[in-house]
Amino acid sequence: MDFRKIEEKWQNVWEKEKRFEVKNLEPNKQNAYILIEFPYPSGKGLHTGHVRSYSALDAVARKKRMQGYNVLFPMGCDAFGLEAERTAIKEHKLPQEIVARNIATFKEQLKMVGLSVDWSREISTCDPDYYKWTQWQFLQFYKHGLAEKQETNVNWCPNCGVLANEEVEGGYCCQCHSEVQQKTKAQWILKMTKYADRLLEDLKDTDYMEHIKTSQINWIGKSEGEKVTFQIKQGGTFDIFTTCIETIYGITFMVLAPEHPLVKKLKDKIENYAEVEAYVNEAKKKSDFERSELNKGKSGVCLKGITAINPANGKEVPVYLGDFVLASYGSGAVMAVPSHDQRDYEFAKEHGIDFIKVIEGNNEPTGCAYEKQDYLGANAKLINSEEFSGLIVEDAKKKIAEKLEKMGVAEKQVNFKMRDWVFSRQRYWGEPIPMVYCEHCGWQPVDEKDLPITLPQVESYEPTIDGESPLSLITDWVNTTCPKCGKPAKRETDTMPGWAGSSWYFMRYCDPKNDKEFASMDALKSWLPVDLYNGGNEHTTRHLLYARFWNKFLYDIGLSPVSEPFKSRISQGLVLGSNGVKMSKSLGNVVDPREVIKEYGADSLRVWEAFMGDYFQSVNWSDDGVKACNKFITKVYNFQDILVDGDEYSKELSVAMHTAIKKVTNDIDNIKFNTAIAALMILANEVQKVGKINKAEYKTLLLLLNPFAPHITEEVWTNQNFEPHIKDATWPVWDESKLVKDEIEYAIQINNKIIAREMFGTKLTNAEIEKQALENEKVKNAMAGKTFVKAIIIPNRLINIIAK
RNA sequence: GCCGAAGUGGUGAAACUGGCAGACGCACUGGACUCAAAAUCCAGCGAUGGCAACAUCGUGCGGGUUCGACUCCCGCCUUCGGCACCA
Repeated sequence: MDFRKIEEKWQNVWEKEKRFEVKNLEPNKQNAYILIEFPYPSGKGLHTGHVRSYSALDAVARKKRMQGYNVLFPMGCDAFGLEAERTAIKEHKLPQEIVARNIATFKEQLKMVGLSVDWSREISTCDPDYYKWTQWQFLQFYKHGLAEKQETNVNWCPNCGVLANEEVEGGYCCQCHSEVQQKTKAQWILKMTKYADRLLEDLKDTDYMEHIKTSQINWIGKSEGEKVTFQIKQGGTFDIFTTCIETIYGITFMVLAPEHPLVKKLKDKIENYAEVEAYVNEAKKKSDFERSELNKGKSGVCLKGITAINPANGKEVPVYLGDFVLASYGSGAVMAVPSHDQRDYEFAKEHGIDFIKVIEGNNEPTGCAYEKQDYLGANAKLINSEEFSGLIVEDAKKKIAEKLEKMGVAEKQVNFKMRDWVFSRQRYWGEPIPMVYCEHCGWQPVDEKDLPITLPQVESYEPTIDGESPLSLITDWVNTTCPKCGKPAKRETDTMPGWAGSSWYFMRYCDPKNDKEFASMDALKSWLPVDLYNGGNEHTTRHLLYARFWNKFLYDIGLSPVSEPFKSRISQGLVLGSNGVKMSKSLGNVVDPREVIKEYGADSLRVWEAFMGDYFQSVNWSDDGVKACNKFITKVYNFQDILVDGDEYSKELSVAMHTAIKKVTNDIDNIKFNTAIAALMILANEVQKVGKINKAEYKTLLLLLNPFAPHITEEVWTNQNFEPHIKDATWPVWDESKLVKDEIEYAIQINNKIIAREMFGTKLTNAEIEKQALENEKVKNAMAGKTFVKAIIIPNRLINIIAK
């Protein structure tokens, strides 16, 4: 049988009759939105790993359609980004060309797989009709005070200029492997931290896989504690943030970030200012990598002549600068309690500072700090803490906070690890940020009617040496007029990060051709929230945060109908190369689905990828299984030779049919494709044993297999002129009553050892089962000389007789 | 270091809510069909001992709970992902 020919035939039919195009509303149908993270069209094309998730979600979409849902299953390309730009530079072509070429390859590959995608809704983030709305949405962020130009640190490579975080690998540039440094630069940021609480809170309304939820929670990193104000004896104050206020009597020093503004303010009072200044400069030069990775040794310098006063007991303690303290978190200063914090412990050791122990418990470790994760909940008590000594830690925490709050030197504070979203990239291949700088009016948003601000097509777009965007060199493009006063002004030359376009693409699918708005409220209402969202694990955390944030903002300004865009989120396991490592061109272990499809057909590939293992677990690619699945499909195809008449399930196959329907239906719903295929194989084996299959049975088998092997099932269906047309056929349903058996085999155990197996009526009571079991010959023999104690009966499974 | 996912035959893996471990495949072995091969079909297939019926062991390691543990609890080991001084 020529699989390819059959598959091409049906793919063409589907395309011609626009089989999978959907309207936003369909009378008497419920909508379902099945979404797969759109691919980044890299030059490598798709590998068999992509096919795993695409065909899996396609199976879900196809089944839902047969169950009577109006299903949106769209596809597009996340086309802006560094890789296309880099490839373009290497090949001396325009990114536009590279992307067009890559998208063409992707589509060819995708179409060969036979996905039931509504291609009329295809989008690409680098299409001006699309990014016009990305820019428009940026303007809304700006107009609502959520976009702002701020001085922030950027990653800086001496060769390549400004780098995105994604380009920094372990402190080195991913391209030229130079050491990455930090540089302060004005950047656009989106104030995502304003949404931190809601991004955390609203997770409760979602049904993400547990580990995905956890990583959202960890990334947001909420911590609750106290902000405490410390007086400096020599004048001035500063705040610190702590989650361990109970250790305040254990403070023996304070540490400020090197960037802390107090350093300059106290200049005259610091006796060793030269040394301090040198340290600050040194810290500035260091990359984040050095500051974190290489410098666990806790470098620091004492501010001589400066002391801080512990508000709890009035004690004076020295103040240090230390670059382990991050200026960007909390208030850039910490209280140091070396007895109860490991970092403080190491710093104190390094610099010869005192320790004061303030907590005593019975699980104290030796040779390191006794930290909160150990003493909390361990019934530990305070010592050396004046009136709080003797209190249980948990009580002391409350009481000390109360005291300091009453004194007016402390207040409750919540901090987040999550930062605002640095939204500028000094790159060519991204959405231009639609802002104009005017000497008279400052930053001005581009007039909405002038959108999109398109990327100029230019010869040279390589990153500049000074770290400015390549767009800055294109003076024609840069020079414009101020939208406010009309005088000459300059365009913002930074572009948006790759994450921008992907933060709202699922909305555009709902209304992809709309040129009045990014999507109409009606269209959005009919599809959102996404019912099932699948994507790779690698960037789930950040993508979800960005997309959720973006949507929440649109929701707040009345442009999105839902506060959470995705009802559920799952992630497929990777398909690794046959050697157990990630597929990559350089390792030569990439398997192109086209090769497999040419040899065995798309249906075999799809069935195999469903069957190869648990969808959420990674697997090594092997094509042994493709052959097996091809065999299975051929077997089903050949059932045409043993087809007989019959509009009802035959007696011989009735139980097998209903069992399979139930199993396949539930397994697809529960994303257990491997066992769904196994159930179909079992059914096929049953048919083979019986030696014939009737129409009703064959139709059901074909429909159950259709989500996984859509081509061959439609081929057989059409060959046999089955009614109605397969596109109007409905998903089979099982009859639970047909699964009820009169008798079931039980295993009979005595003291957990299986002694016998016997059929038992399913209507028997436990007492009757026990009686019958004890009458079994083998049981009787085994019970000789033993005394019956009791019997444990697990319905339909086993009887365990306990005997002495 | 922290967080997350995982560890079951020669191999990919199943196992509902704690209830007969290894479903369904692959590979392998034997057989049927064939001049032969391929394809297909039938049978076997965790380990050890035994001619056998059968017995003992067996889900990374060590403990525990339970009549009963791949599954729950405690303590480890290994692999893979993510994050990295977050006060």
